[in-house]
Amino acid sequence: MDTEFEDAVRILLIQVPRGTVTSYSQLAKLAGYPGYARHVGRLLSQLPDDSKLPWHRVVTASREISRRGTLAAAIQKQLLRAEGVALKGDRVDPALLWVPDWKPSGR
DNA sequence: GCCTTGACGAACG
DNA sequence: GCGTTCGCCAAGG
Repeated sequence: MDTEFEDAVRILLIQVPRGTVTSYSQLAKLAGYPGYARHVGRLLSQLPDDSKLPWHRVVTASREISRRGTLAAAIQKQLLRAEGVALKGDRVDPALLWVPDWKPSGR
């Protein structure tokens, strides 16, 4: 609530269903701040432990686990796998990406 | 006020 | 597919 940005990202993150993942840039864009991918990462890094936000469902644009700051990388993989997310090494299955407003009849 | 770092991304070669 | 470079904005030193 300090800023609209972190509030928007927070809400979006909560809307991410279990078993799916999203990317920093995607969250930033959906939050209304395209190009703020780094801000998302910074925000998550400052998230308190009592935050019920599924930060572990956030991966890079390459669907890889965070490389910078190896602090939570191992935990993230563990949590994702616990949710049924298929991990290909340090990469997440592209089919498990969270798509807001997914149109199965489209494309 | 300037420089470096940071849970990043996209473009190039 | 991989390594490098530039761009992005913000916080910390």
